[in-house]
Amino acid sequence: MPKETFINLDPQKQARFLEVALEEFANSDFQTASITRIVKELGIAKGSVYQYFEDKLDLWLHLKSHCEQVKRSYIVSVRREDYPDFWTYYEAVYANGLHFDLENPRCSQFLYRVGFKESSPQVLPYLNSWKDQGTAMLSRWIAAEQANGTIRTDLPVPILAHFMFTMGLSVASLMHDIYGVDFDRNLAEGKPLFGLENEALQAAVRDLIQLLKAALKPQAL
Amino acid sequence: MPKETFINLDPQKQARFLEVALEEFANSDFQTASITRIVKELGIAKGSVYQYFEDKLDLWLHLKSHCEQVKRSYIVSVRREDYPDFWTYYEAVYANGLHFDLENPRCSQFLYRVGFKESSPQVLPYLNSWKDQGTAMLSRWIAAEQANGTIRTDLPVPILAHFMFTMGLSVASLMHDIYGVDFDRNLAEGKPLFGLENEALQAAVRDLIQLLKAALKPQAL
DNA sequence: ATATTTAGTGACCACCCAGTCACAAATTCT
DNA sequence: AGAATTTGTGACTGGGTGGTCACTAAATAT
Repeated sequence: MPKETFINLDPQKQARFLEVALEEFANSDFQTASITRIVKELGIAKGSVYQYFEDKLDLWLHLKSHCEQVKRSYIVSVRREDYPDFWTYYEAVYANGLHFDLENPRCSQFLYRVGFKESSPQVLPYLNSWKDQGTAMLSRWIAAEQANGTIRTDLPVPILAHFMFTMGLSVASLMHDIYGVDFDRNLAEGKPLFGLENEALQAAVRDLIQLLKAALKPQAL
Repeated sequence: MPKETFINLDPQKQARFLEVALEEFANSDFQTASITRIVKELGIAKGSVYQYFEDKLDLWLHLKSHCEQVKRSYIVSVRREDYPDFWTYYEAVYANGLHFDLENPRCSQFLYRVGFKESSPQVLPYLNSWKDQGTAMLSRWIAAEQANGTIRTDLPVPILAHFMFTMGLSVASLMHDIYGVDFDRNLAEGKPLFGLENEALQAAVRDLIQLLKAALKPQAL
């Protein structure tokens, strides 16, 4: 948790601090990210960081919960009851997830790193909450849809949830591998994370959902 | 490439060196992995490393191509013409891939890291070959099977290949997330990467292939 | 205007790293 | 046997890191 000093800080300074820190932790894992680089970029003294946060881990944890909260706000704004069936709902959730990525690229990149690339021992205890939450949510959805007869019941729910989660997250690497989207370059040039290839992105998402639907629908004997 | 000195080295020493180096690079990304730790573990002088290899990157590249070669030998030993249809062939390839994991846990862990966790700038140019090779191979398979009418043709081949690749690799995280398999502990205790839960593993693979089949088979209108 | 609290500083510490090189030991050649 | 070559050594360099603390500057309260 941030110290009093950081909370009392001028909101503009606070925002600037988070912005720079997030960029550093989005581009490098916990070990490699450097407090020294952050203070150089901000033009402040190193000691200031330690008046705002206990230590490097404390800062990391704050960035993490900050980004998670932002992302959650995008997801929960889509309400199941506003959609006629599961897949249109899922598409809407997905679209909102993409809005999150487009509007908060460093946040998105940081969470991606935390969820999939991080392996620094200092943060190991804090890595799983994100995946766990996601698959837990998906499991609830799936169980509900199984009751409606729209999703197959011949395979374990956790496997189905894991499957959906993996596919959902794979869009990022899909964009990179197939369409050559260069996240780093887009970020460096201030463009949204996925660049300007929105049609390609939309098409990829449609194809992906086609595959998900086919895989998950109740199977004929 | 290793220097002459390493190639001329006593094979036992050579093997021991690779073993220890591989463990270090399997447990930490390129930046974090430490030559100092390797030489301490081996009980040799630091200078020796630089008589065997040009620098840290040279060592990393050697480990990478070494592990890739070992893995490839497992994969290509399965021949398509020995199997009646694609999915039994795929199951066999998959099973052989698992044998590779079981028999070469550090190799497997290292390649997993290279393919998915690595983000050190020094090695960035060398990261994609692995994924690219995998999806290229899958693309060839898929195109061949589409000609046989066993795989849907209404979606782009690269998307299907990427889908299969992602799912194939996700088994590792699936084992971890759902069955609580602890790779690190298994390695520390000298057990195979997936522990002793072979039945669970087999079941997960079967379920996964079920999902793949359902997703990829030609769809009724 | 003075005292007290809060915010900001940056040289410094202890520790880590990759890579070097003059030297020593071992091995091979003559 | 000695000379020549190959292999092995480890203190050292230059650079990086997270974190500290005696100190200054600013803001607030009296």
